Amino acid sequence: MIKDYHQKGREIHARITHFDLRQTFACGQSFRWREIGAERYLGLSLDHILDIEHIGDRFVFRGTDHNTFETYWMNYLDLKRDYGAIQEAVSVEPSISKAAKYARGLRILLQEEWETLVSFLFSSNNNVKRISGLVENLSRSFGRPRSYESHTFYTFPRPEELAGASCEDLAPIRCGYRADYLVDAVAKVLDATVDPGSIRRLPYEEAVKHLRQIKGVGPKVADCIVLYGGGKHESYPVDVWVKRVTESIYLEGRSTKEAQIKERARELWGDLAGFAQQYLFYYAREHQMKAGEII
DNA sequence: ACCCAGGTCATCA
DNA sequence: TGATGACCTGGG
Repeated sequence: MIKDYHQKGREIHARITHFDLRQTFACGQSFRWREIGAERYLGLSLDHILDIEHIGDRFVFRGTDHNTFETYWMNYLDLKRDYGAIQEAVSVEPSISKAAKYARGLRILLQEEWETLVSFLFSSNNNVKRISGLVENLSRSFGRPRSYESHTFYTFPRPEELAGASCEDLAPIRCGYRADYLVDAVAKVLDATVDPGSIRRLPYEEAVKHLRQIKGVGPKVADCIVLYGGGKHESYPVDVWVKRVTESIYLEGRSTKEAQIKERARELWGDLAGFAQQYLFYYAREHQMKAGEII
């Protein structure tokens, strides 16, 4: 939670508990943050730039103004939430308790919906490093340049900026068969079949159903989009890591179906399942856990 | 050469 | 409904 928050010249200073920059930005929920120094990250969302540096017991924010910080970044970084309380609430059992402690500084971001949608379209059968590369390629090719100090960033292209782009036009992005998914997404957003902004106001199930009209948005991708772009914290995205770890710890090692895994997560954590998922995913991936292993 | 990565789709019973 | 392969691409 954010405390002792104040402006200091062009900078904003604050003390924030449960906030680790690397854990939050390199855990695979966002693919846009660049490490520009020790404990220092630079990011861009919509047209807003933010430079965050962790110095001692303080966080220093630069590249933004007070108003944008309060109205946009506070929500994006989920700074008003008490993650201490979250961690306590999800710790219903020793394994998740250990994972939550390990990922103590991981916060779930509230990212822009369209960028989240496309990023996770790119995520299918892919790895985090390459997903980041694809998002970067797309932004360089179709976004607008923004500079900050010596760094140049490219905005994530709006649907309008991708209008008319064919799979061949997208070939330089190197996203393979996912280009077809992106073309479909652009078309459906532009003709208003899909409204990415609707996922914040719709209830979880309806938001998922809405997004799944787009080719390439299956159950896992939809769950990620509504969790990271829609603030639906009851979502429990089931990827290879979460499937493995949930089965070995909470389903007696049995191999089960995705629906069963989600149901178990709902029983254990209810509306906080998304936080638990993130702690488990982060722990399992960092430790390269194998099937049957217990935290 | 083979396997894997924050899965999804088409096809077939 | 439920199971089975194929799938762009780049790194190990």
